[in-house]
Amino acid sequence: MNSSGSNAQSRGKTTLRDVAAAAGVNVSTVSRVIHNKGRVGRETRERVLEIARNLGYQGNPIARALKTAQSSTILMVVPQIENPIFASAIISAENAARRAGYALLVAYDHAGSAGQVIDDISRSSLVEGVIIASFDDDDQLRQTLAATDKPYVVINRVLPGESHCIAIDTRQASLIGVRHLTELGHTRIGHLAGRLGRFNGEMRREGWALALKEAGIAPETSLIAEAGYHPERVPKAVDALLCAGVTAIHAATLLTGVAAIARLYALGRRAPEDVSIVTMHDDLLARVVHPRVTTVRLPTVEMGALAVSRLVAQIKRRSAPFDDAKADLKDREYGVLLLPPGPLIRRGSAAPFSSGQ
Amino acid sequence: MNSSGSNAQSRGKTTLRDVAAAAGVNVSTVSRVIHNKGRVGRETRERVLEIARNLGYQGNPIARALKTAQSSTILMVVPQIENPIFASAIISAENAARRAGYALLVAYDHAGSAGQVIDDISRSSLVEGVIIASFDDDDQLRQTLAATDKPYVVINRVLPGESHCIAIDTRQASLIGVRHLTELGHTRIGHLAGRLGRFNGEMRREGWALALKEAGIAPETSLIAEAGYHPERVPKAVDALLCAGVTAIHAATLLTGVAAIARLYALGRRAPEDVSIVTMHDDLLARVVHPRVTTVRLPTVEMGALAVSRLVAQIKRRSAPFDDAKADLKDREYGVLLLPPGPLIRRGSAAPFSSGQ
DNA sequence: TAGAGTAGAGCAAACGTTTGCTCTACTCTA
DNA sequence: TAGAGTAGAGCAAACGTTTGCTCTACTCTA
Repeated sequence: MNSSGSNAQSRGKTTLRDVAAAAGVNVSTVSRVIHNKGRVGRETRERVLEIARNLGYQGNPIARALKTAQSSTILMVVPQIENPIFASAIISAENAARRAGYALLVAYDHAGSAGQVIDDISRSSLVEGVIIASFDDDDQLRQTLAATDKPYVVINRVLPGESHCIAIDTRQASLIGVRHLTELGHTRIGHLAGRLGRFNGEMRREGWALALKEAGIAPETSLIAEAGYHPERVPKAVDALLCAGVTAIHAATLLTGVAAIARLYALGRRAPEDVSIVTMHDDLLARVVHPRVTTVRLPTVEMGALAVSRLVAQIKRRSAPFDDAKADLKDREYGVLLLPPGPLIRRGSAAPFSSGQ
Repeated sequence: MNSSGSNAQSRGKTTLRDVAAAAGVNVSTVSRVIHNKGRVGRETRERVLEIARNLGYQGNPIARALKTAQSSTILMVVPQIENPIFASAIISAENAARRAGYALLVAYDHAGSAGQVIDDISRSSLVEGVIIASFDDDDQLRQTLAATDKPYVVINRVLPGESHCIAIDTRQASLIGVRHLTELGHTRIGHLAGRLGRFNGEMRREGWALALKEAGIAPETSLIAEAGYHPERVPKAVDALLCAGVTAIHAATLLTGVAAIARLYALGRRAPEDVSIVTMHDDLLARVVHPRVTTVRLPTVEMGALAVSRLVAQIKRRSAPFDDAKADLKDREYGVLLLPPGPLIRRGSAAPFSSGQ
């Protein structure tokens, strides 16, 4: 009478029915025991629990998902780009998701093709919500968003008019970095820009200009050279800045900052002796090169975790349509969130201005 | 009569029943049309197809999974380590999985806790198979593997006695890299080792020793310094090698190779003028530093893709128990696969030995 | 032309849960 | 002690599919 698992063996898994049979109760009772729902006697509860344990019952998330329409799975769409920011965001999102009882599906949005993303999102109705970390331009992204009826959170950028966004205040990060340079006495500070005209590129440029103005320096356009996010474009951009007579360079990303240092060395110049470099985002990369990179910490881990918690809040609220007691939830899930960066991490790539430069 | 979607609206999704009703056929017919199964008339097929399209029918993977016991989802477990090898393996695995009709779930195995991994694997019976990219030691990994009844593939290492492994022949990669150094005239070539005693560390060390012997040089142990995979340990290891009088260093990983270059510069020496550096794996990182790193390409993308295809083959074969016609499948899915590395990518970090060194 | 064969479709059960409802047997209160 | 209330459990439908089986109405062949 003990091992009534014959039925379960057909698929190799212990089922609710198996433990119900073994415990001599109805499956509904077992279900209630497992999920602590409804009233069930103490004695029954304990017996069921023990039998479930003995039989190794694990539940079938698929069946549960079908019944409850909750798959406990979220999707994260990431550009197929070797950007360390995304790596850490994925890791932290996965951690946060798992803690919240969700599994994380990843999809790489190669070539920024929003169409593919839409497909991914809608094809899998097994996904309850989506985190989008995309470099797409506004129109593509808006279109993608409009095509999904699922909760979503956009990270790493702010889309005007869209409230489910979590980004890092990179304007502030630029400000902190460039301010460090002005405080070191530099007055000719170049900006190795990201993609100008796009959110992240503009934020960084603005921060640079702000810090300069703060120090009474005019942010001349000759001090800006765009390299986007491709290290290949860095050498030319750095050369242009050197032509403009900079003694310090503020790089929009860690990767281009490192590439800028490399360009300096390739030219026979050195950082920070000849040119100081400051950038943003901290990562193994910043500590593995010479000189180690002075940078502003970016809360990428926090961004990933917050994206999950906001998404989960949306999902939960959707399934519990209206509940006054939870009205304050609204505050936590709505509104653009701009995470403050910092602090500045002083390492070897930035030094005081010296008249010899 | 057109929009009979009222039933579907309850959950917001068009269902098989909806299109069946709209087409005036049985749901089973619609199902067969969608999946090209069974015999259905041309006219009926076309009508159903059009209605399905108009109604935006997308199918419910959850219901399908429940019925067929196939979730079309695979899990990839990756160590929570900022190693560029894993990033590219994940990306290519995701691509391959999507092409094969599978979604990829990722889980980060922080601190190499195999127990956590086991949990992840078994808790979600919604996963059909697992790709494990782990740094765990043999015993932990074996235990993890024994605890799952799902198909799996281990990547990035070979576990003795375990046939579902895909790894890169890093011994060969070491051989290629070190041979390059001997051909450049170097005779005192240090090995900046990974974790000795573990699969990947030993493979690399063996390759280094092999290349040395090939050139008639004795692989003295004083020429080996272990840094593991932590750049923090590199400076001390590099110093030891310099003490041993090396003119070239073969680094076990790209990251430690880059860190070695940085250490050289920190000491006022230069690569390749004072010391040549060769490593393995190509990545943005290798092109973003100065000097650009001479390295041996590692087929990480291929490894990710092959892991998926082998895993899918296993899954397919499991659901179709025995089929003579597919006996050859066996060849493709069994046996340790050791992927050949290469080619050598000559960049700036290795130069001919000069008597001045 | 009768009988066999087959193409095309429907019926209904099943996958493993969850949950509203009902039923039974108590335990109270008046 | 009778009636109301409630704790504890079971019943059964449903989530959206898939698929073996059956049924019908043809189209052949002999």
